[in-house]
Amino acid sequence: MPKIVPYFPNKLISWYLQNKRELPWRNTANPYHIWLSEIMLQQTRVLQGLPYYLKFVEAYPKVEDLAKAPEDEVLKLWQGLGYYSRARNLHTTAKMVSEEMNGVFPDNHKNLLKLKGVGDYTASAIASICFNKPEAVVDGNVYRVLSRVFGISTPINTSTGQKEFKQLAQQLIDEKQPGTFNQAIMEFGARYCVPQNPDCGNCIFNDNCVAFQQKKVAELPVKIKAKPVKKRFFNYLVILSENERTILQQRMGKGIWHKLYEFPLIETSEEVNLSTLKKLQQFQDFAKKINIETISLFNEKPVVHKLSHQHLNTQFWIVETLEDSENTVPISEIGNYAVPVLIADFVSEFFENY
DNA sequence: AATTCGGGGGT
DNA sequence: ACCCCAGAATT
Repeated sequence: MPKIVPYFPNKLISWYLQNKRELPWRNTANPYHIWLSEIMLQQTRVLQGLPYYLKFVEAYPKVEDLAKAPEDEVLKLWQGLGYYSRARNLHTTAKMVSEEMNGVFPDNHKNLLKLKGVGDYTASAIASICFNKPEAVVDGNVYRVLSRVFGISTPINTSTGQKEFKQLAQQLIDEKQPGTFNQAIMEFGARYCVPQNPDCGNCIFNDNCVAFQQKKVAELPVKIKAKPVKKRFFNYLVILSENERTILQQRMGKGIWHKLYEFPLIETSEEVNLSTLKKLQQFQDFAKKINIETISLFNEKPVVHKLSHQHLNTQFWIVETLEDSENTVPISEIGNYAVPVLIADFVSEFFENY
């Protein structure tokens, strides 16, 4: 184990109190608010999550309000934040706390872990911030700070690495102010011990930082490379009926965007032209139900929507029809549905002057 | 233990 | 292009 610096927590907290950002979930110990913020900030930058937090607190002042909301409404408010299972689990947990726990969140790590969408990190965050329990959090910031200060080169995305860093964080935590310590080390990682080009020359820890002493700051933390991203090819059929209606479908299977809405989709193994598209069985099945008047490609070059693990090469096919088929919605009401950013961007571009 | 879940921002 | 972000659930 690395040599523990006894004053590390005090120095860290001192830095935090002078440099912390004022955020709406700071200076509160309301478990509902802390839980909400922690779910939203999973794998998400503070500045990206902040407007969503404000929207949710206004729309759902109490956990009971969130519990009573329809799932589609919650997903719509979450639209654009990504990782939509968080929104579905958020809603599930709100209902559980509201209906089965008398609206009271669990006050310890073990029981917090039982909540959907709450893992080791979030359970520790809530337990420490709301209930003053000495549970150390380990997030991306903590990995970076500890790997550098203590010179630990164990890969952070392995189970042994996760155990090692968790144990170290647990040794370091200030048991008298665990919530403040946890927020301090994360804030320090987010604002000072940043991934690239940190200002080590002026760092409060540079006398003791192993990475700085050994000039290995840029090498830490160590992370095993991810696999290359997959390319997928999406063809959306954008129906336009004479009375200004279109077809939206809810994604129901596994995979990305579960329970969000989109236009009828035909996925292919490569980019297709109109003549190839028309030969596909999926297209012909679709054409049996819809009386297609005209069809044309909206975007000459595919829109490449980049997710962390796949690139979606997307073509939008404009399909004009005369009469309505089943399940159409007014074009003016598309904005009421939770859709992926890929769809939202197309809608705002295409229908802006429609 | 490895994979899969978004989207935005920085370099 | 590649990396990272106040991770969790599923395979």
